[in-house]
Amino acid sequence: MTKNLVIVESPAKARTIARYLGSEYEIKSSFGHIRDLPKKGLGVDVEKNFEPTYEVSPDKKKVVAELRKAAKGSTVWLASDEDREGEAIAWHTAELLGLDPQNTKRIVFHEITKPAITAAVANPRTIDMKLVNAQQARRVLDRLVGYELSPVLWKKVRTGLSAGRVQSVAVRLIVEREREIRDFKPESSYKISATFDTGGQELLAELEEKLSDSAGARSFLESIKASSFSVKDIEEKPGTRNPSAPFTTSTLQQEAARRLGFSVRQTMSVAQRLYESGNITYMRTDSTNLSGIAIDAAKKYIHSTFGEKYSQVRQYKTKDSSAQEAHEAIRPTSVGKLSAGADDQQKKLYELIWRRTLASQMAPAAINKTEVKIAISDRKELFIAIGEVITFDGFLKVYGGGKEDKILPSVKKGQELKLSIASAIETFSRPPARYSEAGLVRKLEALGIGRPSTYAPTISTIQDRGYIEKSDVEGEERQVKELVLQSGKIEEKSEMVRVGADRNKLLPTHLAEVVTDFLMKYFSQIIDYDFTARAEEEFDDIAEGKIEWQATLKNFYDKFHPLIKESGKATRAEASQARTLGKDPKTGLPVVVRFGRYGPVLQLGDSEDENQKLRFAPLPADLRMEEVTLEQALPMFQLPRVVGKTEEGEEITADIGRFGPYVKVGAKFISIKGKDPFSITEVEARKTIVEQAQKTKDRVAADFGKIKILRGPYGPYVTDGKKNARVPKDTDESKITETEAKELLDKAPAKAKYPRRKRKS
DNA sequence: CAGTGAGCGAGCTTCCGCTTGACTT
Repeated sequence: MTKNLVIVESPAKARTIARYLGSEYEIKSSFGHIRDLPKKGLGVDVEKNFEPTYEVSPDKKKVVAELRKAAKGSTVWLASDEDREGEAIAWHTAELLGLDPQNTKRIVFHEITKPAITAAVANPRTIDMKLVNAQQARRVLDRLVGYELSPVLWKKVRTGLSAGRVQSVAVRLIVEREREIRDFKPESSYKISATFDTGGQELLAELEEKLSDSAGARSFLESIKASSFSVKDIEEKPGTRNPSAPFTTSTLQQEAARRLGFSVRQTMSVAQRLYESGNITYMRTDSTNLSGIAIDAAKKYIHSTFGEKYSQVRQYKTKDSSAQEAHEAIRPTSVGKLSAGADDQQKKLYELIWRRTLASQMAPAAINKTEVKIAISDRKELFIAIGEVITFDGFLKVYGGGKEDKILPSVKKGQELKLSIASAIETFSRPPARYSEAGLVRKLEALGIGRPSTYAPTISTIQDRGYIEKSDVEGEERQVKELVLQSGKIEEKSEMVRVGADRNKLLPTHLAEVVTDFLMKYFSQIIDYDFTARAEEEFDDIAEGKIEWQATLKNFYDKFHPLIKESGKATRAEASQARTLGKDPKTGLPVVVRFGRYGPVLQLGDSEDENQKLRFAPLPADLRMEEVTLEQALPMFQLPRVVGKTEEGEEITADIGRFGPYVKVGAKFISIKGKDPFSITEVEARKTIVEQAQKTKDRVAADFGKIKILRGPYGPYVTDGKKNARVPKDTDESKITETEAKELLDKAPAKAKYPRRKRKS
């Protein structure tokens, strides 16, 4: 009997398929791509028709060796995914195994079900070189862009930086959004609400239109003091709501962030474990399609659990035309399994996937919207009260949005209403929202930029490179006016409200702004939002055999490469956005602000003059490079400032460093956050120094020489200067002996099980 | 995670997309 070797991309997939194919089939996995351009060097001969040099990826040497061994004397079936990348994987595999691409069996299936696999094996084709070439074009284009663009940044901005078709657009989106928010001028208007008494029950209504200023709001309230109110009209509007499509990678990331508070990376790693344990289908997909088997199973489950009227079979079409549909939507492998997962996070994510999948096959919810229009006796404006009641829950039974019914008290047309209270509250128009991780993924997907397998890594990359930071924004206090009409009197109140506060959002660094501005100036075509979409069209044409892949690359490169040359003419001063603020009146030297190696920096002196010793000072954290003035910059060069002496006669100086203002005595730095290094007095400084000394002393619970027991912000711990070990909760840290301390240190797990991702400062 | 404080002249960096595995600072 002939031996058969089937090669798929994922080992979990291999295991599943093994169940459906007989024992005469051996299934192995390639673990994704096995061959690529070299990491070092361009790996593309631009002079010789863009000939790529491929080599086995270092971490795939073992895999390739195993595949070679298994392929000996076997019929090989290449079963990588049915998309551009999968076709390329099949081709690279054939090449490495010495198989003839024209003659090797290539099979595909986009759902892992027995009928799909049996059908695939019965209908093998050969490798589609046109599709492979579309992948090569994609790969080489990305390499050319990334590896020619990045070095320009090393020269002009900072070494080690990176740029690319995907990441640079992601950064640009965040930079531009932040600038929109910064430039946003909020407009104030007044929302008028009124509460009516319907005889026991309250009816809450709002004036149809907002009023533009407080004078208008006041005169409106004045004018209705003596008015009478009546129900003019009651309108019932029945409506329906449909469930969302089953999850793709991007929608799963969004919902897991919204409902479970997961980060994009966390969602992917939890989903990966659910996939490996066989509980869900593949988690990196852009398809909303469900297999026929899954739809049937959901239908049966819904019929028997909720009844037939809750069922509605739906086939979802993925709307994005760039979707490659190699997989199904993300769904439970078995709808009958209500709960799965090895830990709490897995259980929660599984449940979310289960609910979404089931809901997608359920009936729409029916909603009854009621609108009550209330007339004012002597004015033509109307108050409107809106109620919303779910009359049939449908899919909401399993995938609700947490919206509660708003039930209006029953009123009749023409009924008189008594006004209990009316108010005018100042509201402000809001700037566009900052991107969250999942929000950025959604935007990238909408632009067709990036793929399901790269969304999470892209977000990490732009943070690792120091372009983007995930953080909170404090917002600002704003005075908000409110006018209240009650018992015939108008009272004015005002309240401080915090606006613009934001949690866990993506913010651009100064570096991101400098790099984006530079790229926009010299490479606007590349970081254009449509660049990828246009490139995709060309890749499609290659896949359809309309154009030749290397000609496409030549066409691109002939336009792109001159831009690299052109950008070489940019001076460092231009790239770093150097700006002369004026002259220092004392020395006559120019004062310059620019983006330096470590961030924004103020400089005293001329960079061109080699004999001059330049002086540097940090740009105060609350100022922006483009708005700092000479007056704000000059004092910074007065630092470090001699404050005085300690009682022991040591000199105290004050300065501003990376982490804010500090005073320094000898080699000791003491933070003075909240105080001003320009004006802090000797007395204050001495006090802070003494307090700090006491604090450090208090931190020490025991001192055995090299080993110490300290009280940190997270509780007491033992340290030998290198390794730390937590003191058990029920132990009194001041009673630990040296031997016990040593034991704790020995027992403690080695530092950081997983290496921290490196961060450029 | 456990308290940080550099300063513009050196040894190399980088892309996107496919997949999972994991000892060292």
